[in-house]
Amino acid sequence: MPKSKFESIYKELKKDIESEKLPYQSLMPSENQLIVRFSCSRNTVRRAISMLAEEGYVQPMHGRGVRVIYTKGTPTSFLIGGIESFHESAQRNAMEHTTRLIRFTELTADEHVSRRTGFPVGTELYFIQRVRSLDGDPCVFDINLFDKTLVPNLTKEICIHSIYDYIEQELGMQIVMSKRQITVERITQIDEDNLALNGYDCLAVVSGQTFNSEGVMFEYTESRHRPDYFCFQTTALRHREKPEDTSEM
Amino acid sequence: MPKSKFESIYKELKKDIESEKLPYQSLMPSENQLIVRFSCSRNTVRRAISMLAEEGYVQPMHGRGVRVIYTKGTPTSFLIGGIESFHESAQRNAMEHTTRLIRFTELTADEHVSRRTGFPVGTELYFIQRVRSLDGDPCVFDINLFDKTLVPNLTKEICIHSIYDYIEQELGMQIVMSKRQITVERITQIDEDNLALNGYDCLAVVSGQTFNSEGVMFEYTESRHRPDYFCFQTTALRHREKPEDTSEM
DNA sequence: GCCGATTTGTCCGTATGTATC
DNA sequence: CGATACATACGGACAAATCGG
Repeated sequence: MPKSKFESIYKELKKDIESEKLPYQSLMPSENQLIVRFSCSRNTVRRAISMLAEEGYVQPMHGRGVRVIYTKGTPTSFLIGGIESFHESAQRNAMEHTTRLIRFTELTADEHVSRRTGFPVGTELYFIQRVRSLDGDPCVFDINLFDKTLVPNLTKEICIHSIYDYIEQELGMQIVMSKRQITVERITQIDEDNLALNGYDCLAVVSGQTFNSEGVMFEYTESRHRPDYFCFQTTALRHREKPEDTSEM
Repeated sequence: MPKSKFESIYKELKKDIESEKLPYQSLMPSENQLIVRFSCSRNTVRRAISMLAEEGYVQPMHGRGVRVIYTKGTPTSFLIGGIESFHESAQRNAMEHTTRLIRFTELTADEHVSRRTGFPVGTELYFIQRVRSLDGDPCVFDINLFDKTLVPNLTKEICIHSIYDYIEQELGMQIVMSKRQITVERITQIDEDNLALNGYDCLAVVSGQTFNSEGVMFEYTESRHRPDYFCFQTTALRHREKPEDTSEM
């Protein structure tokens, strides 16, 4: 169960929207109505609504109401997003998944590794390469670098199962925030050796850093996806920035 | 100037972080200190902080403080993100940009177009194809579909300049929310004819819908980027969902 | 281990402003 | 103009986590 009130309100409204009890383009009940329905304060319903707005479920209109803009997606390809383990993504997409460990070594960050990953020079790391298969098809090449002092005692068995499970359940560390960037890169020899590329000469690459609840970076990761299994979804609000003074007319 | 208090606080703190007056891994001043500094209520500073947290600038730690986790990026390639026009992206990356209009026609949404774009069947649309060049190098192929009744009187001149400027400044319509998805697709003949592909056989494709301040979709867009000019950045918070009851141990 | 001080997290009630109808 | 609805802001209360003595 959700611990907090705003979260349970958020989830209930979200369910109403996804089930189309509140259909696309309709207006949500007003804040005052929601206050009565959930018997809570205005701040609390507003918090729930703003979470829905950030996710692209609704759009508040000043003085008019809150419009539902959620539409059911069409997940034809493998949907990744957020901070998810491969396990979680695979389960969400209801696909069978296996993992093959290619490399499991240790490494000390030098200047080059540091610039690329963000780990300070000298950090002791685990260096892991894995191939992920979906329904028997090897289509993701995963590279992980973990800070050895923050994620100690990794084993090959853990790497084959789920490292995130180990971190969260065994070590009790909380994974909170990730910064990711998405690029498209030409395949390398090691991609070609390990993945079924189906003639693609590029891969979708999601790379970035992961932080724990203390705001300390403990992982650098790079996932190289075969294009046909890759789809990343996102929503964005436009913050109209006044362009200061660029002397351009 | 920012109209709202929380926004000016947000901007000032953001500036402190970007200028490294508040360096990576340091602790922000406590909420009570910020209340004094900005002479405002606690809710207001908390709102500013939570905005910074969403953007991956800081990470609040219960009972301990708020840690700065911002690091200067290394934008080697063309950075896109959010709801931006090509103009805005190009200016942010300080690159020269030109636009060539390939196609400018009208269209009525049939079943196929509707399923693909989300416009209702029968909607009258403008159909625009443009090639964008950066520093003289044609590297983005843009497809736009606009609802003719919401974005009326488009001309070729506007398409070559900036449609978003026209919408916001001339029509006075506010662009608020966009839903985007990022995929990687094989090149088509029309890509090959119009872009300098440099041997790539795939493109990074950003497609999605754009909504105005009334929560009405007025645009479907598809931007096909040559891989070496494409980089998308994002941050994500992990919401630990209790996995209900998957009978998995 | 306990206790108090500090700090962030949740929630409430209220007042005022602004946009819409 | 008044009623409704969202936006901003304030102040207060209590809870939960952390830290130092």
